[in-house]
Amino acid sequence: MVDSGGGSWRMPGTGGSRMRARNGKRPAAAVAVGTAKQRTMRDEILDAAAGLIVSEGYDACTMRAVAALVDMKAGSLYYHFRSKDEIVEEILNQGIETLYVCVAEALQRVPEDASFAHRLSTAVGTHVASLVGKDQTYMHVYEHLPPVIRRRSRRMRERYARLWHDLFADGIARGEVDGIHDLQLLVPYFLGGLNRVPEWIRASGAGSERIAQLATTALLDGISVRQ
Amino acid sequence: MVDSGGGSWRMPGTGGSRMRARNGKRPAAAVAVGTAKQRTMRDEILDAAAGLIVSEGYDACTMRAVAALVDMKAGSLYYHFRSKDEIVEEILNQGIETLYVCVAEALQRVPEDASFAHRLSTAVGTHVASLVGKDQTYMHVYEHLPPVIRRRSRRMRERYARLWHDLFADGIARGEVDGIHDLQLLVPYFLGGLNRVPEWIRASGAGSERIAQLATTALLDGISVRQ
DNA sequence: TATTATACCAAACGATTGTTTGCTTTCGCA
DNA sequence: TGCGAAAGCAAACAATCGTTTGGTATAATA
Repeated sequence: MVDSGGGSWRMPGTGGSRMRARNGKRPAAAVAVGTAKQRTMRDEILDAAAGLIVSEGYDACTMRAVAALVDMKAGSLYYHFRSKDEIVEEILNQGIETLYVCVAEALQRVPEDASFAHRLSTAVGTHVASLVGKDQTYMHVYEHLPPVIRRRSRRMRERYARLWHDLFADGIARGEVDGIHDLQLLVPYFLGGLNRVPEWIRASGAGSERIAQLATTALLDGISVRQ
Repeated sequence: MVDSGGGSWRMPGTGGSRMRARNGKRPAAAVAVGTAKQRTMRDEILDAAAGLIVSEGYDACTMRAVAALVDMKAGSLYYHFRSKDEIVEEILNQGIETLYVCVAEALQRVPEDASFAHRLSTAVGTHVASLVGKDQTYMHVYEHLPPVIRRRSRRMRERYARLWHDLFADGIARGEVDGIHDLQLLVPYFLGGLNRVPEWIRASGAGSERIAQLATTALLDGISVRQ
């Protein structure tokens, strides 16, 4: 597999060269394809591991605990994955990719002549919705990982941040966003805050749409009373 | 200090009943006082552990690693602390208390008739400065801890959040903040974003004051162009 | 039906974890 | 000078970690 820096994570529906267990050797679980059942089991394991990381933390996400959630023994996980690291890496890559695609496609569906406020609202709504619906998402998982592992998804995180950077830059170009703001600072400011959505929900009990609306209007108009 | 349910963590400068090692038994490290040298060593250990958690994560913060940083052996740490949990708990409580006191006192120094913008700016500046200066602060440490341990500082976190809640509520009462915003949602929104400051710094390289200023004006006025 | 790949288990591996124990060194104080 | 407390070390403890190994049913294939 040719892999120039992008990581070798699984891409749903991607058909590549078939993997075979030759000479009685163990299958190379890192390769992206396999039996239909094998693929299903892989996803179940990934879900179990992700859920465990989010609810109990990375420490508690042991191979034995993951295996128990999918009714297996720890050693059997190695039929589907090469290592624990591979599981976490796949969770990370799959999650950030999904998030990126969702927001990017949502933005592309917005008409060319739409206002910045409209575009921002769309992006925020998509981002927040993806964080609220499922229990185990990229952002949920990410914050529980030790720094060494976090760094591995740096590239894809930056790619996602660039999506937002371009959105704001476009807003400035259109004259709808105040150009005095340093985007290098504004983007992580806003995005960083947005990723704490799960916490806001626990604290306020608010729904997805209401949260998205607050974040959008607060950023656009501020909270000061206009005179 | 009256603290119902807050635990029995160490308070710098607090003189209590003297601890003695009676009958040749090990000293009860959890009690708040001791020799001057003992207190110094405790702080050194706490610093080492906190630094390790921030830079390498909770997993990497082993007793042996902490001990090595203060030129000791793992077992010797148990002369100063009852357990690893006690170390982490003390880091957490000491950190959040310091943060609370700093912001609270800064707000008290603001004149009674000052505007909300002034008060907000003060609070944000203090909060951000405390996050930027030191490497190991409460917020830095907190985000690397497993959920089980995080929950232990919930009470004090809520106490700190209430400080900000009151600040915004006061702004609304003065008619300077738009009352349509649900504070149950606005406070975690803003505070959650503010705590990612370390990330903003890594991403933008900006300084403490500039970050505080962006956060303040962005929240107050928004980023839209006024017509 | 014979064979082969699939998908798992039981059991162990060495390494590392937090913690305990008994012993030693250091040092202030009488 | 001698004594007791303070402070720390060496070595082990059971538990748990990720991982490996050899083996075994099940299902597909020829």
